[in-house]
Amino acid sequence: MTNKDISIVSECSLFSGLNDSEIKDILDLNRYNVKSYHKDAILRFQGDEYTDLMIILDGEINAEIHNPDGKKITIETLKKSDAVATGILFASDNTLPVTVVAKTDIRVLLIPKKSIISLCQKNEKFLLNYLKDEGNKIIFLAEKIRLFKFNSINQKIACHLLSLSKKQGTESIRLPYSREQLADLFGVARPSLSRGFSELYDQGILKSEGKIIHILDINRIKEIISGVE
Amino acid sequence: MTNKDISIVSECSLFSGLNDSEIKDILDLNRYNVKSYHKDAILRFQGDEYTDLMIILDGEINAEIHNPDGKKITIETLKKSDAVATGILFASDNTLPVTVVAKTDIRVLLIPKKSIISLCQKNEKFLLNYLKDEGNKIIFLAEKIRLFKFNSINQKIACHLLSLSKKQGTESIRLPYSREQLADLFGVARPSLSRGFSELYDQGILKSEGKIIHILDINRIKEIISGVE
DNA sequence: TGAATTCGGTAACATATGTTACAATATGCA
DNA sequence: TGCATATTGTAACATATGTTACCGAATTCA
Repeated sequence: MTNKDISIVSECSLFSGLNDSEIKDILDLNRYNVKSYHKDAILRFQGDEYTDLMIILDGEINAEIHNPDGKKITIETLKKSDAVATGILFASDNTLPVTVVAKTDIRVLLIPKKSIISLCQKNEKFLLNYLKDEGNKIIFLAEKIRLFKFNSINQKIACHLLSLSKKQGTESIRLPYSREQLADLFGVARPSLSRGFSELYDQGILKSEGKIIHILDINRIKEIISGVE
Repeated sequence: MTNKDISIVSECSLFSGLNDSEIKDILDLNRYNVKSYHKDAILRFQGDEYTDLMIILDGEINAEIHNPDGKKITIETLKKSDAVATGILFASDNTLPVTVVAKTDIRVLLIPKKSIISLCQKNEKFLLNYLKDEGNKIIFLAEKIRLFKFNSINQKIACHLLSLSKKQGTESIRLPYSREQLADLFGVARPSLSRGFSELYDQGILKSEGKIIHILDINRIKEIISGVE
């Protein structure tokens, strides 16, 4: 493993608070593997056993739930330095509830479950990081359920744009996903999402300009989120 | 804490593999609290900080997600010996994503986060149990999302009855929830759930007899679940 | 036992979202 | 540059579920 890879791993939330030489020592003491996959490769199927913790060294992956008739929703997108499915490693049934797909060419680090267990015990920081990561995932999923059940498509759009607007520090937002990806992320049909955007354009709340979405009326956006008709 | 309470705690999955005297020692070494609440009391609100692990000594609670206009979905029902919201204790934002409601009169044990951390480090079994519990919760929530997005009401009914049928070892099932509770659990409106049941009665797949639901055609139930029209 | 309350079924209607198909752009590749 | 492909918007229609309101049955409680 190169020094560059070490520094990527050190960015992983599981290793936060540990310095590069500690990480190097940890990895040297434990078996690990680096694997590469091409774009669109399926790294793991829903239902596969998950025995080695996967950390992304390069590229992006999606965790998706597929149903038999070809529909899918994207649960989350993970990128460089993110750990994949931390929780599943220790569940009673260590079978993945999602399909893991490479969105780009990708390189991943694989660390056996055994090593992770001993790491948790030897290193308090790592243990707390691990527990924190799982807790965050639970909150993320609970929030996802809330969004799915209680928010209309237009509310989802409004939420998403507001949070991007905060992140990008402007009301002229560059959308990081295509409409199709966004529809998958929202768990809705693409034409329905399109209709939602159109309604917001028509009401003068948003304006589309190439790849950029301008928020023209941020108060209406906030009202939509809070459920004002 | 009485011996009876100790034996309730020992049934908690977090303490599995530990014997009563170990548990007694653990609890003696750590600060803890026992609190009682009446039926329908709200133990914690969504958004409250979660600082002490809650273990149910007696009664049942619901974890619910509420939205501003009074709708709710029940995420899960927890009972004697279950631990509540294990994941949230260690998340970056230790704020509950659900509201915790007493379904019956209830007694709970509260153990401060600090004690749980030290327990994880001192006791390998407990650590693994804790990680397992969080992992299971993640899988449970992912499954919930799948159910919410991909299954029609009738499929939800079919799934639920099939799993109860397996659990009760008979095709004449006693439903543990009222229709209203079931609707909340499925995240659908009660009349919609009623309509679903009626359709299945009309098709000769189910028969209702007082508190008992008879599965008349288990193959059709399985077909419905797998999406056959 | 009777009155009050809750629970569950039903029907008519409203509505949000999905489905399908097609046209218009935009994008990437030869 | 031009062609092929992918992406997006749009419209007409289908459908599942929500909403509201009402009624009768069951349950609880005095």
